[in-house]
Amino acid sequence: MRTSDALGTALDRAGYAVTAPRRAVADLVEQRDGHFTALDLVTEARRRRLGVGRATVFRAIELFEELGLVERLDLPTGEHAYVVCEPVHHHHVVCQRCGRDAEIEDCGIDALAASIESNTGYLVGLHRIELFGLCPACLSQGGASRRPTSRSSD
Amino acid sequence: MRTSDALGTALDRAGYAVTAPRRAVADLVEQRDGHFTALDLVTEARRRRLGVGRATVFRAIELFEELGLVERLDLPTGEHAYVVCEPVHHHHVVCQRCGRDAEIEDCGIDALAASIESNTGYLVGLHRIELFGLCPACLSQGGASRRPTSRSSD
DNA sequence: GTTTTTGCAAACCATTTGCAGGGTC
DNA sequence: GACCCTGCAAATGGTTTGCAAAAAC
Repeated sequence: MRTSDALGTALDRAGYAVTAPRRAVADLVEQRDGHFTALDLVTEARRRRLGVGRATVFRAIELFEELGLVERLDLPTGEHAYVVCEPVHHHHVVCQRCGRDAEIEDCGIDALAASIESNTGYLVGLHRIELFGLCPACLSQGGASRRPTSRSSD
Repeated sequence: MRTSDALGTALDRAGYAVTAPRRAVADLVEQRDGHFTALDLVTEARRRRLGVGRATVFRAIELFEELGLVERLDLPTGEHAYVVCEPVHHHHVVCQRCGRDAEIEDCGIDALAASIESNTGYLVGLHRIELFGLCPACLSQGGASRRPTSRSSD
Protein backbone atom coordinates (compact mmCIF):
# COMPACT_ATOMS: atom_id res chain seq x y z
CA MET A 1 0.00 0.00 0.00
CA ARG A 2 1.20 3.44 -0.96
CA THR A 3 1.25 6.40 1.34
CA SER A 4 1.18 9.04 -1.39
CA ASP A 5 -1.43 9.76 -3.99
CA ALA A 6 0.70 8.25 -6.71
CA LEU A 7 -2.17 7.24 -8.94
CA GLY A 8 -3.89 10.60 -8.82
CA THR A 9 -0.68 12.38 -9.62
CA ALA A 10 0.06 10.06 -12.49
CA LEU A 11 -3.36 10.63 -14.01
CA ASP A 12 -2.79 14.32 -13.86
CA ARG A 13 0.60 14.11 -15.47
CA ALA A 14 -0.72 11.91 -18.25
CA GLY A 15 -3.32 14.52 -19.07
CA TYR A 16 -6.36 12.70 -17.74
CA ALA A 17 -8.92 14.53 -15.69
CA VAL A 18 -8.59 13.84 -12.01
CA THR A 19 -12.22 13.29 -11.18
CA ALA A 20 -13.87 12.21 -7.98
CA PRO A 21 -14.72 8.71 -9.23
CA ARG A 22 -11.19 8.09 -10.49
CA ARG A 23 -9.82 9.35 -7.23
CA ALA A 24 -12.15 7.05 -5.37
CA VAL A 25 -11.00 4.04 -7.36
CA ALA A 26 -7.39 5.07 -6.93
CA ASP A 27 -7.95 5.21 -3.18
CA LEU A 28 -9.47 1.77 -3.14
CA VAL A 29 -6.51 0.46 -5.08
CA GLU A 30 -3.96 2.10 -2.87
CA GLN A 31 -5.60 0.78 0.24
CA ARG A 32 -5.27 -2.77 -0.95
CA ASP A 33 -2.49 -4.76 0.49
CA GLY A 34 -2.33 -7.64 -1.92
CA HIS A 35 -3.84 -8.37 -5.26
CA PHE A 36 -7.44 -7.62 -6.09
CA THR A 37 -9.88 -8.23 -8.87
CA ALA A 38 -11.93 -5.60 -10.62
CA LEU A 39 -15.00 -7.00 -8.95
CA ASP A 40 -13.37 -6.68 -5.56
CA LEU A 41 -13.19 -2.97 -6.15
CA VAL A 42 -16.72 -2.78 -7.46
CA THR A 43 -17.96 -4.58 -4.38
CA GLU A 44 -15.92 -2.46 -2.04
CA ALA A 45 -17.08 0.73 -3.75
CA ARG A 46 -20.65 -0.37 -3.35
CA ARG A 47 -20.12 -1.37 0.26
CA ARG A 48 -18.77 2.09 1.04
CA ARG A 49 -21.53 3.69 -0.96
CA LEU A 50 -19.10 5.67 -3.04
CA GLY A 51 -21.59 5.93 -5.86
CA VAL A 52 -19.05 4.66 -8.34
CA GLY A 53 -20.46 2.41 -11.02
CA ARG A 54 -19.16 -0.89 -12.31
CA ALA A 55 -18.16 0.52 -15.65
CA THR A 56 -16.25 3.33 -14.05
CA VAL A 57 -14.23 0.96 -11.94
CA PHE A 58 -13.34 -1.10 -14.99
CA ARG A 59 -12.46 1.98 -16.98
CA ALA A 60 -10.32 3.37 -14.20
CA ILE A 61 -8.39 0.14 -13.81
CA GLU A 62 -7.84 0.01 -17.54
CA LEU A 63 -6.44 3.50 -17.35
CA PHE A 64 -4.15 2.64 -14.48
CA GLU A 65 -2.95 -0.39 -16.33
CA GLU A 66 -2.27 1.69 -19.40
CA LEU A 67 -0.18 4.02 -17.28
CA GLY A 68 1.70 1.08 -15.83
CA LEU A 69 0.51 1.75 -12.31
CA VAL A 70 -1.19 -1.54 -11.85
CA GLU A 71 -0.49 -4.78 -13.58
CA ARG A 72 -2.66 -7.70 -14.41
CA LEU A 73 -1.76 -11.05 -12.96
CA ASP A 74 -3.15 -14.35 -14.02
CA LEU A 75 -3.50 -16.39 -10.90
CA PRO A 76 -3.00 -20.14 -11.13
CA THR A 77 -6.77 -20.46 -10.98
CA GLY A 78 -7.12 -18.45 -14.15
CA GLU A 79 -8.57 -15.50 -12.28
CA HIS A 80 -7.53 -12.05 -13.36
CA ALA A 81 -6.16 -10.02 -10.51
CA TYR A 82 -4.27 -6.75 -10.31
CA VAL A 83 -1.43 -5.45 -8.22
CA VAL A 84 -0.11 -1.95 -7.76
CA CYS A 85 3.40 -1.57 -9.08
CA GLU A 86 6.08 0.64 -10.46
CA PRO A 87 5.84 1.52 -14.14
CA VAL A 88 9.01 -0.28 -15.17
CA HIS A 89 9.55 -3.78 -16.39
CA HIS A 90 9.59 -6.31 -13.60
CA HIS A 91 7.76 -9.32 -12.25
CA HIS A 92 6.03 -10.35 -9.07
CA VAL A 93 6.15 -13.03 -6.46
CA VAL A 94 2.66 -13.41 -5.12
CA CYS A 95 1.81 -14.93 -1.79
CA GLN A 96 -0.56 -17.82 -2.26
CA ARG A 97 -1.97 -17.33 1.17
CA CYS A 98 -2.55 -13.61 1.59
CA GLY A 99 -2.10 -12.22 -1.90
CA ARG A 100 0.60 -9.75 -0.99
CA ASP A 101 3.37 -9.42 -3.50
CA ALA A 102 6.94 -8.29 -3.98
CA GLU A 103 8.54 -7.01 -7.14
CA ILE A 104 11.46 -8.68 -8.83
CA GLU A 105 13.69 -6.56 -10.92
CA ASP A 106 16.04 -8.99 -12.50
CA CYS A 107 14.40 -12.05 -13.89
CA GLY A 108 17.45 -13.20 -15.77
CA ILE A 109 15.53 -13.26 -19.01
CA ASP A 110 18.41 -12.36 -21.25
CA ALA A 111 20.32 -15.54 -20.60
CA LEU A 112 17.17 -17.61 -20.87
CA ALA A 113 16.10 -15.90 -24.07
CA ALA A 114 19.48 -16.49 -25.63
CA SER A 115 19.40 -20.15 -24.79
CA ILE A 116 15.87 -20.51 -26.11
CA GLU A 117 16.70 -18.72 -29.31
CA SER A 118 19.58 -21.03 -30.03
CA ASN A 119 17.63 -24.15 -29.05
CA THR A 120 14.32 -23.50 -30.72
CA GLY A 121 15.00 -20.94 -33.41
CA TYR A 122 12.29 -18.71 -31.99
CA LEU A 123 13.01 -15.02 -31.63
CA VAL A 124 11.91 -14.12 -28.13
CA GLY A 125 9.97 -10.91 -27.58
CA LEU A 126 7.60 -10.41 -24.69
CA HIS A 127 7.75 -12.52 -21.63
CA ARG A 128 5.70 -12.88 -18.55
CA ILE A 129 6.90 -14.49 -15.39
CA GLU A 130 4.71 -15.07 -12.41
CA LEU A 131 5.87 -16.67 -9.21
CA PHE A 132 3.71 -17.87 -6.38
CA GLY A 133 4.77 -18.83 -2.92
CA LEU A 134 4.56 -17.62 0.65
CA CYS A 135 5.47 -14.21 1.96
CA PRO A 136 7.61 -13.80 5.07
CA ALA A 137 4.59 -12.93 7.22
CA CYS A 138 2.64 -16.02 6.21
CA LEU A 139 5.74 -18.13 6.53
CA SER A 140 6.42 -17.17 10.11
CA GLN A 141 2.79 -17.16 11.10
CA GLY A 142 1.96 -20.43 9.47
CA GLY A 143 4.85 -22.32 10.99
CA ALA A 144 7.40 -24.50 9.33
CA SER A 145 4.89 -27.08 8.25
CA ARG A 146 3.31 -24.75 5.75
CA ARG A 147 4.89 -25.03 2.39
CA PRO A 148 3.68 -23.73 -0.91
CA THR A 149 2.91 -26.20 -3.66
CA SER A 150 6.17 -27.92 -4.37
CA ARG A 151 8.51 -26.39 -6.82
CA SER A 152 9.48 -28.68 -9.60
CA SER A 153 13.14 -28.52 -10.24
CA ASP A 154 14.01 -27.85 -13.83
CA MET B 1 0.43 -31.94 -33.95
CA ARG B 2 0.73 -35.48 -32.73
CA THR B 3 0.76 -38.52 -34.91
CA SER B 4 -0.45 -40.93 -32.25
CA ASP B 5 -3.65 -40.99 -30.32
CA ALA B 6 -1.91 -39.81 -27.19
CA LEU B 7 -4.94 -38.20 -25.66
CA GLY B 8 -7.20 -41.17 -26.15
CA THR B 9 -4.66 -43.49 -24.64
CA ALA B 10 -4.12 -41.24 -21.69
CA LEU B 11 -7.83 -41.07 -20.96
CA ASP B 12 -7.98 -44.81 -20.97
CA ARG B 13 -5.03 -45.16 -18.65
CA ALA B 14 -6.47 -42.65 -16.25
CA GLY B 15 -9.66 -44.64 -16.02
CA TYR B 16 -11.94 -42.35 -17.97
CA ALA B 17 -14.29 -43.76 -20.55
CA VAL B 18 -13.03 -43.30 -24.05
CA THR B 19 -16.20 -42.11 -25.66
CA ALA B 20 -16.87 -40.88 -29.15
CA PRO B 21 -17.30 -37.23 -28.13
CA ARG B 22 -14.07 -37.24 -26.13
CA ARG B 23 -12.29 -38.86 -28.99
CA ALA B 24 -13.68 -36.23 -31.32
CA VAL B 25 -12.45 -33.42 -29.12
CA ALA B 26 -9.08 -35.14 -28.76
CA ASP B 27 -8.84 -35.30 -32.54
CA LEU B 28 -9.60 -31.64 -32.89
CA VAL B 29 -6.95 -30.83 -30.35
CA GLU B 30 -4.34 -33.03 -31.95
CA GLN B 31 -5.00 -31.55 -35.35
CA ARG B 32 -4.26 -28.08 -34.10
CA ASP B 33 -0.92 -26.65 -34.91
CA GLY B 34 -0.73 -23.76 -32.52
CA HIS B 35 -2.74 -22.66 -29.57
CA PHE B 36 -6.50 -22.69 -29.51
CA THR B 37 -9.31 -21.53 -27.30
CA ALA B 38 -12.16 -23.65 -26.06
CA LEU B 39 -14.47 -21.75 -28.35
CA ASP B 40 -12.25 -22.51 -31.33
CA LEU B 41 -12.93 -26.16 -30.74
CA VAL B 42 -16.61 -25.62 -30.23
CA THR B 43 -16.79 -23.75 -33.50
CA GLU B 44 -14.74 -26.31 -35.33
CA ALA B 45 -16.83 -29.15 -33.95
CA ARG B 46 -19.95 -27.42 -35.13
CA ARG B 47 -18.47 -26.69 -38.53
CA ARG B 48 -17.68 -30.35 -38.99
CA ARG B 49 -21.05 -31.33 -37.64
CA LEU B 50 -19.56 -33.67 -35.11
CA GLY B 51 -22.58 -33.36 -32.91
CA VAL B 52 -20.46 -32.47 -29.92
CA GLY B 53 -21.95 -29.87 -27.63
CA ARG B 54 -20.35 -26.85 -26.07
CA ALA B 55 -20.40 -28.28 -22.59
CA THR B 56 -18.76 -31.47 -23.74
CA VAL B 57 -15.91 -29.60 -25.33
CA PHE B 58 -15.32 -27.63 -22.16
CA ARG B 59 -15.52 -30.75 -20.05
CA ALA B 60 -13.12 -32.62 -22.30
CA ILE B 61 -10.57 -29.83 -22.23
CA GLU B 62 -10.84 -29.67 -18.49
CA LEU B 63 -10.11 -33.36 -18.38
CA PHE B 64 -7.14 -33.08 -20.68
CA GLU B 65 -5.79 -30.27 -18.61
CA GLU B 66 -6.20 -32.31 -15.47
CA LEU B 67 -4.20 -35.08 -17.07
CA GLY B 68 -1.52 -32.61 -18.10
CA LEU B 69 -2.03 -33.20 -21.79
CA VAL B 70 -2.91 -29.65 -22.60
CA GLU B 71 -1.96 -26.55 -20.75
CA ARG B 72 -3.67 -23.24 -20.38
CA LEU B 73 -1.82 -20.18 -21.56
CA ASP B 74 -2.72 -16.65 -20.78
CA LEU B 75 -2.01 -14.67 -23.87
CA PRO B 76 -0.84 -11.09 -23.48
CA THR B 77 -4.36 -10.02 -24.41
CA GLY B 78 -5.76 -11.85 -21.41
CA GLU B 79 -7.33 -14.52 -23.59
CA HIS B 80 -7.24 -18.08 -22.38
CA ALA B 81 -5.73 -20.44 -24.90
CA TYR B 82 -4.54 -24.00 -24.70
CA VAL B 83 -1.63 -25.90 -26.18
CA VAL B 84 -0.95 -29.60 -26.38
CA CYS B 85 2.05 -30.62 -24.34
CA GLU B 86 3.90 -33.26 -22.45
CA PRO B 87 2.75 -33.90 -18.90
CA VAL B 88 5.97 -32.76 -17.30
CA HIS B 89 6.96 -29.40 -15.98
CA HIS B 90 8.04 -27.02 -18.71
CA HIS B 91 7.16 -23.76 -20.38
CA HIS B 92 6.29 -22.49 -23.81
CA VAL B 93 7.47 -19.95 -26.32
CA VAL B 94 4.45 -18.95 -28.32
CA CYS B 95 4.61 -17.39 -31.75
CA GLN B 96 2.82 -14.08 -31.73
CA ARG B 97 2.03 -14.37 -35.38
CA CYS B 98 0.84 -17.94 -35.94
CA GLY B 99 0.30 -19.29 -32.45
CA ARG B 100 2.61 -22.26 -32.82
CA ASP B 101 4.68 -23.05 -29.81
CA ALA B 102 7.80 -24.82 -28.64
CA GLU B 103 8.44 -26.30 -25.24
CA ILE B 104 11.25 -25.18 -22.99
CA GLU B 105 12.59 -27.62 -20.52
CA ASP B 106 15.02 -25.66 -18.49
CA CYS B 107 13.76 -22.29 -17.45
CA GLY B 108 16.55 -21.71 -14.94
CA ILE B 109 14.08 -21.24 -12.16
CA ASP B 110 16.22 -22.63 -9.42
CA ALA B 111 18.80 -19.89 -9.59
CA LEU B 112 16.12 -17.26 -9.91
CA ALA B 113 14.12 -18.70 -7.03
CA ALA B 114 17.15 -18.75 -4.81
CA SER B 115 17.94 -15.14 -5.55
CA ILE B 116 14.36 -14.10 -4.96
CA GLU B 117 14.16 -15.99 -1.72
CA SER B 118 17.21 -14.25 -0.36
CA ASN B 119 16.15 -10.84 -1.64
CA THR B 120 12.51 -10.81 -0.65
CA GLY B 121 12.11 -13.41 2.04
CA TYR B 122 9.38 -15.11 0.03
CA LEU B 123 9.44 -18.85 -0.28
CA VAL B 124 8.93 -19.59 -3.94
CA GLY B 125 6.56 -22.36 -4.96
CA LEU B 126 4.76 -22.44 -8.27
CA HIS B 127 5.93 -20.42 -11.17
CA ARG B 128 4.62 -19.72 -14.58
CA ILE B 129 6.72 -18.45 -17.42
CA GLU B 130 5.30 -17.52 -20.76
CA LEU B 131 7.37 -16.25 -23.63
CA PHE B 132 6.10 -14.72 -26.81
CA GLY B 133 7.99 -14.10 -29.99
CA LEU B 134 8.25 -15.34 -33.54
CA CYS B 135 8.74 -18.91 -34.68
CA PRO B 136 11.34 -19.80 -37.29
CA ALA B 137 8.71 -20.12 -40.01
CA CYS B 138 7.22 -16.72 -39.40
CA LEU B 139 10.67 -15.23 -39.06
CA SER B 140 11.85 -16.41 -42.44
CA GLN B 141 8.56 -15.79 -44.12
CA GLY B 142 8.05 -12.37 -42.67
CA GLY B 143 11.47 -11.11 -43.55
CA ALA B 144 14.01 -9.39 -41.41
CA SER B 145 11.86 -6.34 -40.84
CA ARG B 146 9.38 -8.26 -38.72
CA ARG B 147 10.29 -8.23 -35.10
CA PRO B 148 8.26 -9.15 -32.11
CA THR B 149 7.45 -6.51 -29.56
CA SER B 150 10.73 -5.39 -28.15
CA ARG B 151 12.18 -7.27 -25.30
CA SER B 152 12.97 -5.14 -22.35
CA SER B 153 16.32 -5.94 -20.98
CA ASP B 154 16.31 -6.66 -17.31
C1' DG C 1 -28.07 -52.55 -14.41
C1' DT C 2 -25.52 -49.15 -12.45
C1' DT C 3 -22.50 -45.48 -13.23
C1' DT C 4 -20.73 -42.15 -16.54
C1' DT C 5 -21.17 -39.17 -19.96
C1' DT C 6 -23.75 -36.31 -23.15
C1' DG C 7 -26.49 -32.51 -25.23
C1' DC C 8 -29.35 -28.98 -24.60
C1' DA C 9 -30.79 -24.93 -22.54
C1' DA C 10 -30.54 -21.94 -19.04
C1' DA C 11 -27.77 -19.78 -15.71
C1' DC C 12 -23.75 -17.30 -14.51
C1' DC C 13 -19.98 -14.33 -14.17
C1' DA C 14 -16.79 -10.94 -15.64
C1' DT C 15 -16.34 -7.37 -18.76
C1' DT C 16 -17.76 -4.01 -22.41
C1' DT C 17 -20.61 -0.75 -24.71
C1' DG C 18 -24.34 2.80 -25.98
C1' DC C 19 -26.04 6.69 -24.54
C1' DA C 20 -28.00 10.66 -22.20
C1' DG C 21 -26.82 13.51 -18.36
C1' DG C 22 -23.25 15.83 -15.65
C1' DG C 23 -18.74 17.56 -14.45
C1' DT C 24 -14.25 19.43 -15.87
C1' DC C 25 -11.16 22.70 -17.83
C1' DG D 1 -19.11 25.96 -24.02
C1' DA D 2 -16.68 21.96 -25.88
C1' DC D 3 -15.20 17.89 -24.53
C1' DC D 4 -14.35 14.35 -21.37
C1' DC D 5 -16.24 11.41 -17.89
C1' DT D 6 -19.95 9.01 -15.47
C1' DG D 7 -23.78 5.95 -14.31
C1' DC D 8 -27.06 3.06 -15.75
C1' DA D 9 -28.76 -0.62 -18.15
C1' DA D 10 -28.36 -3.64 -21.73
C1' DA D 11 -25.37 -6.40 -24.52
C1' DT D 12 -21.63 -9.54 -24.83
C1' DG D 13 -18.59 -13.40 -24.54
C1' DG D 14 -16.81 -17.06 -22.23
C1' DT D 15 -17.73 -20.76 -19.08
C1' DT D 16 -20.56 -23.63 -15.91
C1' DT D 17 -24.53 -26.19 -14.35
C1' DG D 18 -29.06 -28.88 -13.99
C1' DC D 19 -31.19 -32.46 -15.87
C1' DA D 20 -33.22 -36.13 -18.53
C1' DA D 21 -31.75 -39.20 -22.24
C1' DA D 22 -28.08 -42.14 -24.01
C1' DA D 23 -23.93 -44.67 -23.84
C1' DA D 24 -20.28 -47.19 -21.42
C1' DC D 25 -18.63 -50.81 -18.54
